[in-house]
Amino acid sequence: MTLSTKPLSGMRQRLPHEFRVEKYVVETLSLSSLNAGFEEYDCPLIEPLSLFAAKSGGELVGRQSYNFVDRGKREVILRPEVTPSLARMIAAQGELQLPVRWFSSPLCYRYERPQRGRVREFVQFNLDILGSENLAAELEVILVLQDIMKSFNAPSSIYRIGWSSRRFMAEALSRCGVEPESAPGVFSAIDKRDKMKEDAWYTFLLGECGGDSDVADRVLSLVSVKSPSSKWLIDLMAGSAAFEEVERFNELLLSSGIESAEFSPGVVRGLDYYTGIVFELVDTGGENNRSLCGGGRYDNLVGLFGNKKISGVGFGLGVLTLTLFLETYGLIPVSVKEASAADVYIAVSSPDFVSSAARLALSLRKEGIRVMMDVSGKKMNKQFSEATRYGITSVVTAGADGAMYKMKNIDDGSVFTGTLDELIGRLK
RNA sequence: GUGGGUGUAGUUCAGUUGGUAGAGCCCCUGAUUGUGGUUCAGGUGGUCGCCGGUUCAAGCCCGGUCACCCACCCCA
Repeated sequence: MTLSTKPLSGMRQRLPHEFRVEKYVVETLSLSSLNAGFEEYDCPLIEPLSLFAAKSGGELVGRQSYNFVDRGKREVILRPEVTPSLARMIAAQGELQLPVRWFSSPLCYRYERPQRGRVREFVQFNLDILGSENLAAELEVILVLQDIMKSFNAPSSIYRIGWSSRRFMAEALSRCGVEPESAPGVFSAIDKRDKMKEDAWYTFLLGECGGDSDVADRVLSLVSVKSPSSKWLIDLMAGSAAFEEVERFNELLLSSGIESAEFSPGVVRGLDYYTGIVFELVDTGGENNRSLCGGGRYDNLVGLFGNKKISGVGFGLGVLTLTLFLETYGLIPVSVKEASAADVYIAVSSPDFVSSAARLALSLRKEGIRVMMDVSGKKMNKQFSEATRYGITSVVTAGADGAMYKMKNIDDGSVFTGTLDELIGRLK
């Protein structure tokens, strides 16, 4: 029987030219994080199933997880996300100077049917601040998010950071007349709004509101609100602490010059553990359907591991969805896509010269010059083709020791002849 | 889990109302050339996803199956 040449469905496999792009994306994310004083951490790939059962959401654990029973009869799971592990790490520290600002780029797993932007094994960049209940923490993570987009040269016209608040929405729906038992249904209806035609959506919403059109109309008004300074909204939310928080956060964003953030009551976010401000980053063009990034405030996650009450705020960002987004808008630099594998290629004209080519390669590499030595043993014209294929523009032909070196520039055809030192000077 | 689409050369794809398989790119060889690229000539390469059915005859029609893609669900 012959083995399949394909990896398991949805599993990650990257050829060098693909991996180069992914690596560029992850490294750019890390740079922005380090720039803002965040530190990198790591945590287990395999976790007890119970870690996610409590707060991540039934769908994620029940139907979309890679879980199994290990040899010790433990129910375990390949992590679908990393925030609960982070919360545990924080809870386990006896003395930790708070707040902490941490980031990570873990591989995560979800048993879903693969499609554009969705695979089963993916890198999800995470950035969190734990131990600060101050709204400045929300502001800070959104600042970093915007800085990330800027570092990829994404103009603010092609993406939008929509934000809202779970606490505020729960209260607002109640004030709109939504019965507590209808609230989850109304929430999910709100979440679907962008995907349905306006009138079909209204009919759907009306159903979730128990057929009460007054209630449905108010919910429609609520999700149509574009700013917390809306007169209608202020009247509705008079005396609400959650709404005051929304107003304050709006002020903070405006006065900090975050032009891409937009108050959007329709933003809900799927994970169950979010409690306060939530936000997501989407492509305004529609080429990339899904949110690139989602995050928010979670008050009760660290508390699961004992009596410490530590609040956190952060976001997860899909490296694959982000990469698709960058490719859609031509934002992957050519230098990344077509990087040369070396600075110079050493062509070997005869087997007699392999050892002198090797000595030359070592001398150049010692100087920090990237050198690719021919190992094909093919004819000289093929060796030049090889160099071209790797994007290398300089080719040195190895000859007898003691002779002068001849180096040809493939771009302009010029030939340079000189001693080893002169060659090094030329290449550095 | 639900719905739609596609499976033909290494790759991207064409293939007419059923009549024994084609192109570009890649690759290989030779020529040309400033040892590369450029240009020219030639060449390798396919159980048409798999199994069955209809037919004198199936890449094409029918049934099944598998794989992949896209959308929904959910989410990064």
